[in-house]
Amino acid sequence: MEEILSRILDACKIARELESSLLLYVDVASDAHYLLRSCEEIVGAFNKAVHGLYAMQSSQAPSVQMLLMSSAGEGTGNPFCTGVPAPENQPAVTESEGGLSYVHSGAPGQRKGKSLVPRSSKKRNEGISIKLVPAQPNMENPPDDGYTWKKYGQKEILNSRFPRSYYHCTHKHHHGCKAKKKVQRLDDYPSTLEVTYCGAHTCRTSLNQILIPNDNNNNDDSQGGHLGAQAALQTVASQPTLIQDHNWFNREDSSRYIEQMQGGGEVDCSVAEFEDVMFTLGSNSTLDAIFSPSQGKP
DNA sequence: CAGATTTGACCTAT
DNA sequence: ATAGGTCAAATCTG
Repeated sequence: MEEILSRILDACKIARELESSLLLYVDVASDAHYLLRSCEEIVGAFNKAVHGLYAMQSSQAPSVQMLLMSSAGEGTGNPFCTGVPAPENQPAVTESEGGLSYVHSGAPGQRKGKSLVPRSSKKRNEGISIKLVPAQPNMENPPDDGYTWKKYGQKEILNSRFPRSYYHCTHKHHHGCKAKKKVQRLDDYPSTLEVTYCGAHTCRTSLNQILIPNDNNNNDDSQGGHLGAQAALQTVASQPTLIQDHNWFNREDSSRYIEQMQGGGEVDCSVAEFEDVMFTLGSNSTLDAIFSPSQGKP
């Protein structure tokens, strides 16, 4: 137990040091590499402690279990629980389609004074996908992703220098397409946009959508049958699928991207180069399957 | 003039 | 109570 407490105290210490650095030195806030390492150290230390506590809970007093049940990521999920087997009724943190998402599998009824059945929440991270994309010079919009979007709002966000823009698919009204995206410029890297996609396209009207065999069945937005001309498009666009990755960084690649920025000072935001990076990452077996070496880029 | 964008007001979840 | 998300009227643009 002492060792576990030591781990927790270590993590707290690192977190305090990071906090102090952020408050004292302006440069630190823009040093992504340092921030990343610090966060990883903190998360690592907490993870070790959590592992130890999980190991204990099966053999230890109920008090330890109660502690875990009440503290391990109540409600919104505990970011420190990544990779740690969560006990039953606890939310598990998973990686989802390039972005972090929190799978809420816990017991309903956490909301005070309300029905025990949780209402469907617009703010739950269902099917979200977060991408980091280079901002094109002199343009507020992210690079074309093959879909047409209509901007329906812009809002100043707390603690963000730049406003967030809201878009939905232009076919929202005609085809009931539920795809939406939020676009926000990063505070630390104004040349980078964070694009958050919510919901899959069901309109299938993209002209250059990549053919992605749909092997994931997590698509809630599928609208049953598809009619008339859409049936023909279906053979081209396959099933309702997630956003194509053309030109875009997944969150996992963001640290690589940030390292590039750190190393080179200024990152060349040429879309072609980012595209090149995307197609040479080699981590996307789907893309590999689609674009054999002899075919090259579309 | 139609469609896109802006922006203040309103709604909803926390 | 507050912040984030959405609506819709006003405005802009081709």
